[in-house]
Amino acid sequence: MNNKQELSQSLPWDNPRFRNWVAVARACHAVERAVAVALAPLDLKPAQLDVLMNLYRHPGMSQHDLARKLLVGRSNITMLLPQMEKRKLLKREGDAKDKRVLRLTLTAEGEKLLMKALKVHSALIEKAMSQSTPAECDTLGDQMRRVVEVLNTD
Amino acid sequence: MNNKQELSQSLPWDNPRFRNWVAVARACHAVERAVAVALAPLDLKPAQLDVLMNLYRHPGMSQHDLARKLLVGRSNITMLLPQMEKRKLLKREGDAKDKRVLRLTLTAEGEKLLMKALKVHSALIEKAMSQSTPAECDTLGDQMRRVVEVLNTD
DNA sequence: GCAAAATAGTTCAACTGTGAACATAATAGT
DNA sequence: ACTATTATGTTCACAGTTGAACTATTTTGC
Repeated sequence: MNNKQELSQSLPWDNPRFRNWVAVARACHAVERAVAVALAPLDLKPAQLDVLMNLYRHPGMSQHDLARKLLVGRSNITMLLPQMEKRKLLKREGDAKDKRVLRLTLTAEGEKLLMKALKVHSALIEKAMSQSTPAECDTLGDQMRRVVEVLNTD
Repeated sequence: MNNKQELSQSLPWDNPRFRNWVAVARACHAVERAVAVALAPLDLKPAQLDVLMNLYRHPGMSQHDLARKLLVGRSNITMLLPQMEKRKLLKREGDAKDKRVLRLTLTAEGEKLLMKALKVHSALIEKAMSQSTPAECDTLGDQMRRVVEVLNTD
């Protein structure tokens, strides 16, 4: 009996789940790259767009909330926001009731830039997903949401 | 007619493709984090595992080939390999015919560590994808490969 | 043959993101 | 009321990635 062959049968490359996940990771990487390139003319980083998007949908968020939403450390937010505040894209105002927290809101200018950025970003996603039927696309989303769920149940 | 509503109809959050792609990105992020944590006991970073995997499948690769496979810059490889070479996980040997290139091969020790790491990594992917049927999983992989294709056609 | 262009790898400075340690403020337990 | 705990945001040192400039080698075009 062939040891080498037995070994390679158990290797993950032959496992459909593994191979297909690799495809997911590659696609993600490719899209992230493309987004960064597409946003460059607006002088906006993907991380900054994430901030704008979240503040648009949840005005008055605290930095801590924002960090959790974006799945990054709090210190990351601390480093990120001052530049954007200087650029007048958002405001940071101390909460009256809890003097620890800073409430974040977009300025009109921030909102305007967000709209421009969303056009670019959406067009890219639209293009990337154009090959999938709506049904496939929904199944995809459901699968991915389940992945996050199952990883959080430890 | 309501301007605000017209606006929000065109906002990407209501677009299925957009929402579902966000789920993909989140899942990717979550899996990458989980992989990093799972590999930590082996004192191996995800990027290092990628190197080991590629060298196992393509022994004798050059650093340039490896960089393209991993979708990273060449300088990244230059920074990454010396540590792994010191750790005796791989060898770098000058090509006889082309004195510019360094041929990369795993050592027995590197292969051993790879097998241990693959067990951990595969188990995680298996868990993450356990909620999908084989058919869904294959459709997923096909979609993602098409995403990469369509992004490369510019 | 030989100059010019291309290629492999390295170095370096810049930029991100991270987690630990810290300061300040709020809340809980007694 | 008052200490102990928790929570928010900041600072800082560190590690990972990148792209441009550089060296050394090979290939191309004439």
